[in-house]
Amino acid sequence: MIEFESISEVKKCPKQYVLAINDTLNVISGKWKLPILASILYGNHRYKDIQSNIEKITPRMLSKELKELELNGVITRNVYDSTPVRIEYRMTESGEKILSVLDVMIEWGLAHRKATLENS
Amino acid sequence: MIEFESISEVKKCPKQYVLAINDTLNVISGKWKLPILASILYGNHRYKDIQSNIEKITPRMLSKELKELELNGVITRNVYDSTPVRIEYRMTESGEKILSVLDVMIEWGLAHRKATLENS
DNA sequence: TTTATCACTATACTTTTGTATAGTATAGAT
DNA sequence: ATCTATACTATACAAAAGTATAGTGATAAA
Repeated sequence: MIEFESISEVKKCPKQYVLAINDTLNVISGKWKLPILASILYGNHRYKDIQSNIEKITPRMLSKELKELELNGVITRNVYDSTPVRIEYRMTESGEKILSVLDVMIEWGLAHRKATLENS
Repeated sequence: MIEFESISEVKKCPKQYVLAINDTLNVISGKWKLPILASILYGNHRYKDIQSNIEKITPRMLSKELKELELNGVITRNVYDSTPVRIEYRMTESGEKILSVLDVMIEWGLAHRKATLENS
C-alpha cells in the first residue's frame, strides 16, 4: 500500500505535500525547537529540567515553544496535582517519529558537507 | 559500510550531527528557499523565469536567496556571455538530493496530520 | 517570618527576516 | 534618441523572532 509518491516523480508539487512540508518545518525550525525536543527525548520532562539542560533559553521562550509544540501535537503537557504541582512534558507517538526526519537531515547534511569540501 | 548511526540509537547528539542538521535547515527554511528550489527543479533556470514563476517574490529576496543557496553549494550560477548576458541557475548534484529530505518531511507531515485528526 | 522552589507571565527592547519602491548597467532594436 | 530587455542593487520600512529583566502565586522548609 503506497502512501505517497516521491516528489521527484511528480510533475507539480501537490498542495497536500506543501502543507505536509510546512507542518514538518513548523515543528523543527526556529532557534529552540530542536534543542527542546532533544532535551525531552533524552529524558528531561519537567520545565526546570529542560530549562537547566538548555542553559541559555529564557523562560519566555521555553514556555512559548512548549505551547506551540503541544498545539502542534508533538508533545503533551500532563499536570499532576501533587504539591507543588508537577508538570511533565512528553513526546506524543507521532512526535517521536520526527527522529526519522532528523535522520535523513543528518544523512544529507553529512554527505553534502563531504561533497562540498571535495569540490573546493 | 555504515555512514552514521540514527540519533535514536545514540546517547547524546554528537556535534557533527548538530552541524549537519543545521546545514540542512539552512537550505530549506525561510519563506522562499523551497519555492525557489522547486522552481529550479521544475525547469526554471533563469532569474526572470523564477521570478515570474513565483509571482510574489521581490527581486531583492530572489537575488539574496539565490546568493545564499549558491554559497551553500546547493545551486550553481552560470554566466553565458551572449548579448544580453544569460545567467542560469542549476541544482548541484548534492543539491538535487535534498529531495530525499523533502520526501521524509512529506511522509511525516501526512502521517502526523492523520494521527492528529484521529486523536481529536 | 524569611527564604526557597516550581512553573511560569509581563513588559520593553533588539535582531533578523521579509516588503515596498525605485533605480542601475549593458546592449540591441526602432 | 528613445524604448525594451535582462539581471540585478539601493534605500527605507514593517513584521516576526528572539532577548533581558523583573515579577507572580502557591506551597513548604528553616
